[in-house]
Amino acid sequence: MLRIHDTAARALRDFEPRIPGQVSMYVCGPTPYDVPHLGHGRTAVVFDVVRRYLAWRGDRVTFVSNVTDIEDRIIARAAERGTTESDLARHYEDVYWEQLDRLGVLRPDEMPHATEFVPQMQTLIAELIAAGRAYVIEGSGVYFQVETLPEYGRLSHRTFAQLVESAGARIEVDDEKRSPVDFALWKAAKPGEPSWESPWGPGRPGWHIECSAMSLDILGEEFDLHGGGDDLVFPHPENEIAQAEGAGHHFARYWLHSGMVMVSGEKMSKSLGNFTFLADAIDAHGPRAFRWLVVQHHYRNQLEINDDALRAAAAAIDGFDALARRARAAGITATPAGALSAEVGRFVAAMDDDFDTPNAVAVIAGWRRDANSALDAGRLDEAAALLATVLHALDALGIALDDGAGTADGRDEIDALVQRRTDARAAQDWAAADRVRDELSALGVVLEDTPTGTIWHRA
RNA sequence: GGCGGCGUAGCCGAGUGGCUCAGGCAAGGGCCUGCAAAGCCCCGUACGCGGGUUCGAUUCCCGCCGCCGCCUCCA
Repeated sequence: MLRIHDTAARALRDFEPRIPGQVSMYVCGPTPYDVPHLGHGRTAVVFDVVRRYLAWRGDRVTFVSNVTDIEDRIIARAAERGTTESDLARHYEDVYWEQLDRLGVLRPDEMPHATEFVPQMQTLIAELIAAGRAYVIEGSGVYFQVETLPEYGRLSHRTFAQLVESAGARIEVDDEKRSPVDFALWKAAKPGEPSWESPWGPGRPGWHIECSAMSLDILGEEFDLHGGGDDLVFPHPENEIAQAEGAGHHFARYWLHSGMVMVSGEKMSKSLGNFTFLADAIDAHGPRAFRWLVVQHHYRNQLEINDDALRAAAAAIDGFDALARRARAAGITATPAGALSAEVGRFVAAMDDDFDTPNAVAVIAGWRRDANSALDAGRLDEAAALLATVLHALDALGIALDDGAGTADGRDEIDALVQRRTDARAAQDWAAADRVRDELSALGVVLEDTPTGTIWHRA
């Protein structure tokens, strides 16, 4: 039984989807006004692993993740650049997916854009007004009246009273709002801003309404999982709940939130200026190192990411690749289908415990060692089964191994050089053999002598 | 001020009232190897501090110290 830490319950809960065997999942996606940083990458990988694992264990998963393509920052950035909001958003959405593709993050089944769901948002806003939970301020917009919803704050565990008390310190007090805690559902258009017609005048949606409207429209009432970064818990998903439940809808059943990426002990954020571009980290250490680093840590904890950490993760991945290469050299062809079910059970037990990837990874590391031992001892069937188990489990984590078979570039030339060295070694001409190895090294090729011959891979 | 999380060996990081054990990376020793690479084996007696409960606490309780996040920009 899979157990999930639910933010609303602040506890582990048995996961029972709305429809057995089918999981509906919504994750708050990006506001594409700039290139993605490490934090975006981590969150995307975390929920990609959740999605993959659910599918891997046999559930049919419908994964929806939105793109907020109209929002204050997009408007501001577009104005700065002298371009349109839609061109800017589309550009950065492309950049975002370019990087996530490299990380092996699967595309959502549906990727709704806010600008495509304005009618659904307006319907929801109208429902909220009809329910007496929202009010119009002429020339300003439509606001959600938080006080009308006693359950408000059940996700982030704070009360209306607490919020009112701490308001003012950070919230710009707007005298027109009935309470500083009330938030915008619909913002009246300012000159030059993109806008849509509405019963409340031309304007655009508030930040939170899109996710309520789109998730309900696509996944339906009471969908299973809602995910996002934990800095969003308040206010965004809190307000999503308010908007949906305030209008009488049943909203998400389980709430998952992933921890922040840290830099030198501080949260990575644009305002601190301490962010690293995701693309740079992937360029420097490879996409699998990034993913490995993420799954080595529990998704709810903060995670420090720096070059040293990525280097260590890359070294671990290299070790797995080395196993795959050795196995191939020994004539083993392992596929996930050959996995040892009893061993897989240990992996499942870890993953079922709130996606405990650190323990899952430890289990896999044990198989790696055992597979290498089996290879050393010439127990090829055992090695094949263990490697198959490794591959099967890594599948769930979205990691593939490189056994070197696909390295086609310059292959013939390298093979010829390797053969020359093999001949020299056979003649015990070590100096000549080492010269060839130096040549290959200059080409970025690393040799490994195995009982069944010499294999090589790119450095 | 309110709410929450964390402090574990050189670094990262799971976990548990006692049992040999996480795991990764790095360092050291050994085996293998012409050398190298890869691999395997061995090695580390760690749990912020002070009390308490207990036969026994890193694990439970209380207090303290330190770090971090959220409290309407944020993944």
